[in-house]
Amino acid sequence: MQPSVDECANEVLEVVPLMMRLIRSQMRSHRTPDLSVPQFRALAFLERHEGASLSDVAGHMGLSLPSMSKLIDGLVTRGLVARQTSFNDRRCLTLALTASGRSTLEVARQGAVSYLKEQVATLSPAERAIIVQAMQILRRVAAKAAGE
Amino acid sequence: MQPSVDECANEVLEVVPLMMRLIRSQMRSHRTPDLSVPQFRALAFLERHEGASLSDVAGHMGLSLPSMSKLIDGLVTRGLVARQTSFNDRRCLTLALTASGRSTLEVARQGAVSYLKEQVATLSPAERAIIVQAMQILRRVAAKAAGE
DNA sequence: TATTGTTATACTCTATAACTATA
DNA sequence: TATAGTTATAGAGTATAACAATA
Repeated sequence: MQPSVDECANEVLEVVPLMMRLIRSQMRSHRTPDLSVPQFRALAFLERHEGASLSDVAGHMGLSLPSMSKLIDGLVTRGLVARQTSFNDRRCLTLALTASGRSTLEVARQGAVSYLKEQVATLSPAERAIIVQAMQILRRVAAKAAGE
Repeated sequence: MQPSVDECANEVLEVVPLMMRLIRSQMRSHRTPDLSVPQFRALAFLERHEGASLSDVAGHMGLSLPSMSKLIDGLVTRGLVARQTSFNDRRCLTLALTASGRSTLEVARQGAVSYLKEQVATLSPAERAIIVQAMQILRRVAAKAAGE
């Protein structure tokens, strides 16, 4: 099969929002800590980048600084993120997960993944292989587009 | 390659939000009419289901009635959707695209698709084939999950 | 002067609860 | 009484513009 560029783009445009809705509704369900997708992603980034600044997180997520500031503010209020002024450069923030943030992230990740796993488990190994390959290709596409 | 259920679910959980962000930022850009993704989807649904009721649209998109009511309200205000009381059952609405809504949808669709096409055009035919197959599989997954 | 964040303001998206109008 | 929508209220996500603090 040799799908056209058009067909491929159309498929992505239809299916990605569908999947996003699925993931979002799961994140909001009572099976997991109540985290929005952006909150979840911010926590995951901070797990991998201890001590990142606000700009670091905003840059990674492609959000404006005010949006990021507000998002982090909510996580700080909930005790999931520690926010300190940097010693080197007092304009910058030093952000890190708290112990509570770390465990909340872990529970949310397990919950969200386990839900997707239920769905994915009904597929054949060959179908899963196709999905993984497609995700890797799309990850490259998104990374390239974000850098432009 | 035989990816595990875990790996597959994790990939989806990471990549879908990335792609969603890409699509959303494009929708909001000045290259297309300024439509949010839900607004775009509602217009697309009404194009295929002329005369649908509010509940029809809400059901299809998985939104609550108040959310849908407000979303449609915005589209009516912008002159993209016509909202009338049904003659048969005066509790129901009869929704339809206006001429302006129809053309706005078309322009937005072309804009969003053309942007994705630029990205997708850099891929090989084999890569596009993988993506199309994966989207078809995920569409089934989403449809099944939505019906539960 | 340039950079990092925050505040102010204003949308949209989303939900639940309470309400109105119709059947 | 049950159904279709709307209004009220609330919180998150997002942006731009204006500001404060620091370098």
